[in-house]
Order: sequence, then C-alpha cells, then structure tokens
Amino acid sequence: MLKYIKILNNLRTEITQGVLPENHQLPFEKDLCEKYNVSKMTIKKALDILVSEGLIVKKRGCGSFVKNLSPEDINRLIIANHFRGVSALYSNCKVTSKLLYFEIIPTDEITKSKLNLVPDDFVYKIIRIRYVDDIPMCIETTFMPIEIIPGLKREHALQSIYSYIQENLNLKIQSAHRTIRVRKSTAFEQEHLLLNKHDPIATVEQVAYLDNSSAFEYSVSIHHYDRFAFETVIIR
Amino acid sequence: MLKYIKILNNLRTEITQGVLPENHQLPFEKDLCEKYNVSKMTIKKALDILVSEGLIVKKRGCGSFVKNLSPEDINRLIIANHFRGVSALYSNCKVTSKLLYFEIIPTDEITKSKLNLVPDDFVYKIIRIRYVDDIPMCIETTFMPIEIIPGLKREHALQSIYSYIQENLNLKIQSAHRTIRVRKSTAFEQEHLLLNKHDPIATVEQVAYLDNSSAFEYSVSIHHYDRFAFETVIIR
DNA sequence: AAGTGGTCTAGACCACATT
DNA sequence: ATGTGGTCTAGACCACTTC
Repeated sequence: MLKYIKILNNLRTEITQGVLPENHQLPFEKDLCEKYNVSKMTIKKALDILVSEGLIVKKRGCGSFVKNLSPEDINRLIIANHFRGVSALYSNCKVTSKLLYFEIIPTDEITKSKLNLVPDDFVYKIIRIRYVDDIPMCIETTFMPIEIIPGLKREHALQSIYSYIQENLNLKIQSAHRTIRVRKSTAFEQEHLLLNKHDPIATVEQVAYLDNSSAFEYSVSIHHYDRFAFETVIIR
Repeated sequence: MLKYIKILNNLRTEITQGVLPENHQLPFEKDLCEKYNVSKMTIKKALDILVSEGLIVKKRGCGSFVKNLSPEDINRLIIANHFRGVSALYSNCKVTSKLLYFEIIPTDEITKSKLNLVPDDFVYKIIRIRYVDDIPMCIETTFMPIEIIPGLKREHALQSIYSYIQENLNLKIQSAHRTIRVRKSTAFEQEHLLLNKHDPIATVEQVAYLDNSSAFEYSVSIHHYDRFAFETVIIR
C-alpha cells in the first residue's frame, strides 16, 4: 500500500466519521510528517487529493481545514469522485438489465469521430435498460469497437460490460469525458422509463478511455429526470 | 511565473495548436527536464494537470500521449476546467442581467444549512435573469451572508457579483460544489426563459467557497434546456 | 536488460498570514 | 519574527512495459 494512499484513506475516514469535525483545523503538515514518519511532499500529495475531492481547504500561512459539509454532502462527494459503471455505482442494490438490441454494425459518422475509427470499422451497438432494485433508471446506448473489445457477448451485456473489460480482457479504464444535457422525452423513452407524456429526461454522453489512450466506449444514457442528480467539485 | 505553470501552458498550447498532433507521443519526462532545465517532479506536476484536464494520458513504461480529440472537444474541456461566473464564462459575448429581486432577509432553513449560518443571520437574496447576447440563459437565485460579503449593492448585481468579491473585497474564490438536476418548467420560468409549456429545464445548485473555507454563496440556476450543456472529465 | 513513469526523501527557498 | 503551506531540486528506489 502506497504511503500517500494510506494517509489519504486515514484522513478521509477521520473526516467522514467526524473525528475531525466541521471547521476543524487539520494538524499542520509538519506534524503529520512526524505522525506518519514521512516527508512533506508525501503529506502534501494526500492533502491535495482531499482538496480535489472537495473535503478540505488549504490556506497558505494558516493551515488546512475540514469543509462544513453534512454527512449527505460528504457521501455524495465520495460517490462523485469515482468513475464506475452502473453496476459498481449501485453495488448495494440489485442491478439488472433488459437487452433491447445487440448487433455488430459498421460504424456511422458520429461514432467514427468519437472513437477515432476509420470507415468500415465495425462496432458493437448495444441498447440496454438498466434497473436498480427493479426501477428503470436509464436507457443506455453503447458503441464499442470490436478490435479493442473482442469477444463481447449478450451474456456480458446482461451483466456488467465493465467487469468483462477489466477482468476478462484485463484492460485498464483510465478516464471518461461526459456531457450532460436536458430535453423532452420521446414516446419510446416514456414507455421504458415509466415516464408521463411531457416529462423531461437527462442525457449523459460519454467517451471513455483506456490507459493506452484509446477510446473504447461511446455511450448515450437517457435518465429518468426524477432519479438523476450529478455532483461535481470545481477547483479554481 | 511558476515553472510548472509555464510548462503546462506551453504544452497545452502545443496540444491545442496541433504541434503535438492526435495520438502523438509527448517527449519523455527525462527529455522535458532537459528542455526546460527543471527537475523531474516539476515536469510531472505539469503533466499531471494535463491528465486531470483530460488532454493527455500517461502510461508507465511507455510514455505520455495526446488524446484523440477534436478541436471542439479540446475547447469544451478547457472551458469545463475553469470555474467562473456567467460574466467571465461568456466574456466574448454581451452579458446583461435583469434584476427581479434584491433584499436582505433572515436566513431560512435550507440556506442556513448550506452556508453554515446561525438563526438570525442575514443574507442577501438576489434573483436575476442572465442574458447572453440578449438571449435569456438562466434564472439565478443567489444567497450570500452579509457578514462575508458586506456592501453589496443593486449595481453590483446588475454587473458581476464575482468581480465585486474579487476586486473590491479582495477575497479569493477557492472552489464550488455543484449538483445538476432536471425537471419540468414552471409558468414563471416559461415566461422569463421564453420556454413553451411542457419544456424542461436544468437546475444547477451550487455552494461556493472562499480560500478560508467559508461558504460565501448558495445559488440555484434554472437553465433553458436548449442552451445548457455541462462538460466534465472523470479520472479513475 | 533497458527504459519508462511513480513514489518518496531531505532539504532549500519563497509567498503569505498572524502575532 | 515566526510559522504556515507552495515550489523546486537531485537523487534513490520501485513497478511496469518493451525488447
């Protein structure tokens, strides 16, 4: 276990469990160095991650302080700071999928540009409705190049595609770019997400990357408006 | 100018201007150390920021690579990586405001908990419609504690409150927590944002912090659905 | 085996805030 | 004047990838 990860986890636990209460000043970096018997840069790295997670603020000349946040705020922040598929995100709940479509097709213009493909490249096109505890959460349309993700079958789409990528193919997911938008629902969406006519939806367009910089997924998720909230922390 | 900022800006310019084209491998950190005559940690800091901005990927044992992104993608990422008020975000456009409400009121329950106030604390309540090039973009309802932001006047609300905070009060804005949601529009919102009946809206709830860890702003923005998109990069 | 980026150190010096 | 966190260094050692 890396030192800065261990220190980070320790401090995060102290914050979430209230050992370091709201507005409480953290020990000075110098003192944390002594406590953990590490150098200043290692402490700084751990604290900087807590800053990026939105849990603390640092102020030169004064010290570091825990932000005033409710337990719910803290919980939402910790979820927001992790990139996971639906299955992992709701790991405490029953996640199921209805597979509406699973085909291998030639890439179209949009997918080609999002995934940096050439004409005649083939992609999986998968449409799934994702349920959490039997409640429909979203309709996911996913495109993946068959060259990067070989051997994908219907059974994986019914479970977790991300598990297949990470555990069977042993690939590493690095990052994702997301764009969130809003619009009116279509009749198709109303039917599958149990929406009323005129209800709105949120769309999340995502391009996800492996650690070798190749884009392996372009997806669009249509979310039920009442079951969607997106959290983020922005640092200046 | 800090060394890592200078190197960061240099490399970002090379990426956006295509000097380092798509899929191109960046020089090795060792070589960048020589080129800029700095130590390894300084180069690493600059590159790590580019990773967090979503522009490059690093792979141990191989090197660092520019992501395959269109110029539009890159532009959106750079905007997404900055926290700014509406005025600064659309600095190339004409930003105006219609002031619907400007009062000092006792804090209510929600505002009190978001801003960590005590009962009987007073806050500004400001409701504005923000126009970009005369098109209504959003309705902003803003609460700020009078103790932290003294002397705010109607004239500031008609211009940029963030400018007043930074330039007149000389306070430093550190971060913001945002929650994005979706719902149907109300008659009030339809009127002011030029929406049709049944049109949806996006809400952005924000708590913003100064660098001394105090929450100075709680705001809710109601965005026209067609003129709203939110970009983000998520790193594993 | 060689080379990459990742972690960690011990210490110098700086910018900022409080006293 | 003192003490905080921020930057930067030169170098050691490690984990991973490629050859």
